[in-house]
Amino acid sequence: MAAARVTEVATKRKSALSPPLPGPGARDAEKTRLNILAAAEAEFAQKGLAGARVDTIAETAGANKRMIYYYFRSKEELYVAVLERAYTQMRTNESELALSHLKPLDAIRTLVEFKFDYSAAHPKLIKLLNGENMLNAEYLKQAKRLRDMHTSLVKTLGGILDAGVKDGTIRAGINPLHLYISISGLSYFYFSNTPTLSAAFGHNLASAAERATRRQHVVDVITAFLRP
Amino acid sequence: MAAARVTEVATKRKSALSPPLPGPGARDAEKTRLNILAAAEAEFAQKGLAGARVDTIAETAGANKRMIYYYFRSKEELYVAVLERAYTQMRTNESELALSHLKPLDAIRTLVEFKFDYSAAHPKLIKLLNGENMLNAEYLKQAKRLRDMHTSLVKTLGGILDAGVKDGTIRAGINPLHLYISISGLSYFYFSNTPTLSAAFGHNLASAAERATRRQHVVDVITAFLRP
Amino acid sequence: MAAARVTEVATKRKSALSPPLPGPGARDAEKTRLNILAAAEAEFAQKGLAGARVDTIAETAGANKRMIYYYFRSKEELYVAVLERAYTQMRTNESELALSHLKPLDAIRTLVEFKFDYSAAHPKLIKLLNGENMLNAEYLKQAKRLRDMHTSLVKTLGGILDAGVKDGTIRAGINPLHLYISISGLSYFYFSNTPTLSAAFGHNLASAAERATRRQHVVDVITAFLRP
Amino acid sequence: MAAARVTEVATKRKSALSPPLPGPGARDAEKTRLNILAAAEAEFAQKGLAGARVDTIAETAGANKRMIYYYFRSKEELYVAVLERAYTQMRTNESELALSHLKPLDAIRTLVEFKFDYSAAHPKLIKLLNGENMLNAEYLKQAKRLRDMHTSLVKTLGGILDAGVKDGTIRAGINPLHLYISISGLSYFYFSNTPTLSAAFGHNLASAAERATRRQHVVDVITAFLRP
DNA sequence: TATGAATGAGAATTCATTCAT
DNA sequence: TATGAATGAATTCTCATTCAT
Repeated sequence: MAAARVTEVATKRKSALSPPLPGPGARDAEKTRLNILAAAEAEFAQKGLAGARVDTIAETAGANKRMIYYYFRSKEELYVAVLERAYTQMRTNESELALSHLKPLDAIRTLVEFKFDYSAAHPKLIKLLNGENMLNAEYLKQAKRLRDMHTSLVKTLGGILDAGVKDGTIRAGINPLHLYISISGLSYFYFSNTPTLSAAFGHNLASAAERATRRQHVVDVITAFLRP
Repeated sequence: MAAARVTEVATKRKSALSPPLPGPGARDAEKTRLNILAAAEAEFAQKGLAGARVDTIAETAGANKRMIYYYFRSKEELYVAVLERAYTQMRTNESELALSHLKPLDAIRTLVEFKFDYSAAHPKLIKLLNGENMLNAEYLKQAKRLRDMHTSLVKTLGGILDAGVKDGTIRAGINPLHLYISISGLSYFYFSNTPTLSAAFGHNLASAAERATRRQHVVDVITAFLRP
Repeated sequence: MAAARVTEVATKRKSALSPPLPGPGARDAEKTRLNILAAAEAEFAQKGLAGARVDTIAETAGANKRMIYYYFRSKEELYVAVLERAYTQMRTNESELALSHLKPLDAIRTLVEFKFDYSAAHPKLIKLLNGENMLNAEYLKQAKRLRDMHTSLVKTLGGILDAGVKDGTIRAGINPLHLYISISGLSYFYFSNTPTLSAAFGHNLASAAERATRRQHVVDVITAFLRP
Repeated sequence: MAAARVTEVATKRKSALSPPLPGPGARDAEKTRLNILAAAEAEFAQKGLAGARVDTIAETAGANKRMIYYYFRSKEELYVAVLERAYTQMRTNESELALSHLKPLDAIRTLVEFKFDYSAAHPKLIKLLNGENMLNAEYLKQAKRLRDMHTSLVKTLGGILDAGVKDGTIRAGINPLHLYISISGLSYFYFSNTPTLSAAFGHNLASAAERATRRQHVVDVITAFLRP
């Protein structure tokens, strides 16, 4: 675990090249804040709340450790901020899908593909959620703003199913909540568990080819399930 | 981290031949070892590798902390041992399903139900795997014995699919690896992400009723996918 | 042990240019660093690397134990730093002798007396070297800067011998390396082994009188050896 | 620093080959004791009292750790036993030299060569003495039997010097104690400090050629010193 | 805002030694 | 005699957090 450690004292040294000196008095503050958030996201995703190191975050962010406390008060609050931001982004993207304008089957296929592509594009979110689930979502519960964003999505899905039943493209009796969970899970599990699955099967599931295969497979599974 | 340490401890375990001599209660090596393993499983599942405390494990196991190092050398090696044991148990159970004696559709339904029920019954395994995936399965890769156990299952599944295609109960063209991943994922995701999902939807997904609903839903999704 | 860790801390030390700003008494990094080094020197000299206690060093230095790791990363690297410093000091003093300006015999007598007096004045160095030799100089090898400092001294000695041979004050055929080792050893051994010798002979070899006798004896031995 | 550690538990395993089964009820006891002493000598020589590990000694000795306490009561008493044995052996050998039967110069040359050869042949003794000196010979003082063995040697040397003065082969005024120290030191220092000297000079002083050179050099230095 | 220095409460790990058999 | 299991007191090292400037 030792390998090449670098002294805390030493790593701080500014190189002669670095300081991109923000305009005098300018909004360097916000930049520092965002640097910290980004660094923290990476660190928490990789190591979880307990495993993450404040020092590492500061170093990665190119900021002084003290700044983390200045902007976020504590490691835990920084964690909540990271979580909240990542989650909000996902929900925001989801809500911008405008599914109601599409034909029922198209709407659902679009959602499935979005879920897959979003998971593929945001591996850190997956890991953050994994970590949160291990902690029984204790911190997500604190992120008040998130509560409301979701039920709406399931409601939307319910509406789409109803429309599909009406126009005969979707069979009746489908539980929208569990459909949503399945849509999420079929993509999420593939991405979240790639490491253990790859280890177990001795086969790299993360390759581009395998990923394309998976995407089609997920669409197929959901489509088959909707078939009247 | 720690290059290749070898857990030769295993060789120490009593073989089935040597009688479990120790008088009642005291100085039973194997018992101490198992107590530590069980306590560690709980601790690692709850808090992950980084968050787990060796002190807590020792206390829970009713063992002296020193014994952990005596039997497992380090926190990390204990973690690997826990992981290996949990994983092996699952695969052993899986392999005992004797799917090949069943009709194709029955076989797959049995596997789906097994996956669901096993996940329901082993929440610690789910959390351990979650933690492992966050660490990119770095430790699972060290657990050499596991490598082989898996491909066989996918092969079995392939055989079942072929048989189903032949007797007309299953449609052709299904990728057995991704079918396996879907079967796993539909159950796993529900259990692993219950905390965040429940938080997001403000709805307790862990209730018995919801669980029964989910079980049926999963069977339905897979069954629909197999339909010719 | 510890592969190749690099002590970049050194680069941190205030250059001669940066003014020693810190207010009187408090928060003076360089002072803390030096306090730790001094305390460590005493502790390592007395107890060796294995026997030395980080706690003791911190306490003696009047520093928080954490500071040792802050400045030196580990007990071992602190040990190397101590070693390097003591060794460098000796070599620096040695190189300041300006032997080449003296007549050959005077030059060598000066060196002999310097070696004796320096050993007498730096008992900690002797013990540090003793400890290092027990460890097969494993750590001294890591102190890269030292490599070059030495051959020069033997070269100088060779030059002096040649000059002495020329002007007829020194006999020919003397190996400068072994002469150097003898000059060192005659003093060093007396100081390093005083404890066991005193115990064995039941006679205090460390007294001032005995020390003066020894000094003259060493000069006589070397002088006699040089005689043509 | 970790490298390949082997569990305590594991290392104990007897190989199928090992047990040289001593005759039933035989004097295996003494052998165990000697094995422990030998293993301890190696360990204490290499690592000093503080750095030595009881576990390592037991393992090297092929004995159960408990036996060390059975035979020697504690790590410290084992250390004293080792020291005492090594020291006694040296003095015994020394006293068997029968110097008084030789001509004065021959006697002293014999002693010089003995010291050199004995040091060469017993590197562990050198390291043990180094360790003892670092501890200020605290333990050697406890080894009661040793007190007397030594003064006699210096007395013998005094006698030889007197005889040499009388027959004109040795100059007058030589202090026998310091002569003895010089004789010892010229060899001892070379062997004890080979590691640091080699590191400093970047030159392997331990080679056979270098060693032969050194031996002759030491004889020459002492001989020159005795010359009338 | 920003920074380097400092801290105290842990956390993992090690070690000599003793127990029970 | 001999052994494997167990222990408690250190010991090294880590980490989030705060101080002084």
